[in-house]
Amino acid sequence: MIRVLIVDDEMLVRSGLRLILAEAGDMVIAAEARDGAEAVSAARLHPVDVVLMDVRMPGMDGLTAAAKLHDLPHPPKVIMLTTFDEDEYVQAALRAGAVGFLLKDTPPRDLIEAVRTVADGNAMLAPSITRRLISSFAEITPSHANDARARLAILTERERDVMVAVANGMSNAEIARKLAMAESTVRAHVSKSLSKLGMTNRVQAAILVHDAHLV
Amino acid sequence: MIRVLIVDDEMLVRSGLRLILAEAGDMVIAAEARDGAEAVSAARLHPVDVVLMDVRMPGMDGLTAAAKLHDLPHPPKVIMLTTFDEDEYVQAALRAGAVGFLLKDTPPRDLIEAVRTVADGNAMLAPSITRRLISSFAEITPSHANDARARLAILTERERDVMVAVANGMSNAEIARKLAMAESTVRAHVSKSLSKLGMTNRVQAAILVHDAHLV
DNA sequence: TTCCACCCCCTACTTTCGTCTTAGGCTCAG
DNA sequence: CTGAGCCTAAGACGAAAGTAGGGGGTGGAA
Repeated sequence: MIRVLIVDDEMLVRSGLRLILAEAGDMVIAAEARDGAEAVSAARLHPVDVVLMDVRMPGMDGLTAAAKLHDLPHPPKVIMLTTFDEDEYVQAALRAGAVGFLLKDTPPRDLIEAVRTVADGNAMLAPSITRRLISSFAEITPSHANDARARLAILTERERDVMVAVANGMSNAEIARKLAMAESTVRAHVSKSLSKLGMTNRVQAAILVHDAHLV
Repeated sequence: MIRVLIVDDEMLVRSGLRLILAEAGDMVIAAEARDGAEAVSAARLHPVDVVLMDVRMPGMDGLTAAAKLHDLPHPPKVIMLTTFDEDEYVQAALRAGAVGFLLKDTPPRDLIEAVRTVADGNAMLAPSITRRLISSFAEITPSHANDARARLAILTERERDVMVAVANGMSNAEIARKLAMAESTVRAHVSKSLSKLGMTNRVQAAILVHDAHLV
């Protein structure tokens, strides 16, 4: 049985959710709460698997509540509910540890499926929100990571090993110890790498390695 | 009617998809292709709304094909299919313009729904992939930037100027020229900064500055 | 086999870094 | 006024970093 905590300030929404979940058969309402503070204390009292929570509520809002729930010993999976697909809240909610984000007009069947999905350890977002997430993701993860990787590709494997160590802020002596080679060899690799990359010092190379995300 | 293009090198997969989509009623198979190159030329010939495409294929793979499809005059919505949920491909596919990413064991009903969803301009990811995307999103949109900033906050303004220059890969002499101060002063700032930050060399500081977004 | 690229290591040398010490001028709070 | 902190700077010095050139060994390609 999946133990669900319902959190919403409107009684009608709560009873609606209660009805929907009752039809699932494999779920039980562990508790209900009217705002974030109540939700946190309810989750502390009753073991809960999944939390269905409104974003906006009087008192403690859903975002801060999600963050607090995430810090509990056995954090429940949090699905945020919202009326409109408000961009900013999505990102904040995901950072707060939410694993689901649905619109309130989601069909009952999908809602039930979402609860099961997150209970399984996966994530479920409304399609329109997924689209937003993907586009902002594409902006944030630009392909210059690939540029950087392409530039590093001209190095040999050992040279890359050394440069990654350099990018971790290690001295030549430390790198020598870590990679089991003489410091003179490290210097040789660094020097060769720098000239291959057209750089003059190790800081520039370190930055490149970081841009390639090979931290 | 949603016009669908099926792309997979295995005949069995293609016919399976064909059967599933036929049941939907509101879809028509515009064409089929065995690899990325065929897919692109097929999409050029027949107007297509949605492309269902395998990630791995002999010849041109799904990723590069997705990128090419994305550059067409009327780019179709691309849903990538895969057997395993391979992390790297997801990110690459999304950057290539894909708006869907499903596992091949997705139930027929969900597959049909996914096609409708992307045809509507939204995105659809498999729950396990959504989870991955969210966690990497949370990493990429970090509050670590704030950590790094907090650490850099203990530096004075001038010291920060110098460290930002360091993080750009400049030598002390170059920094001196750029900031109009003696090289000995640059060294003084660098040394003071490093000791304040508890670091031993400029590479580590450069990384911190980068983590703080400042360049 | 020969050639070539990579890997490892060395010496020797130059340049750059980083630390330390000292110190003048500045501003601001007490 | 005085001390504290910042910015500036110099000189000196050891420790790294980076360059140049050489010498081996391996293994794959020609």
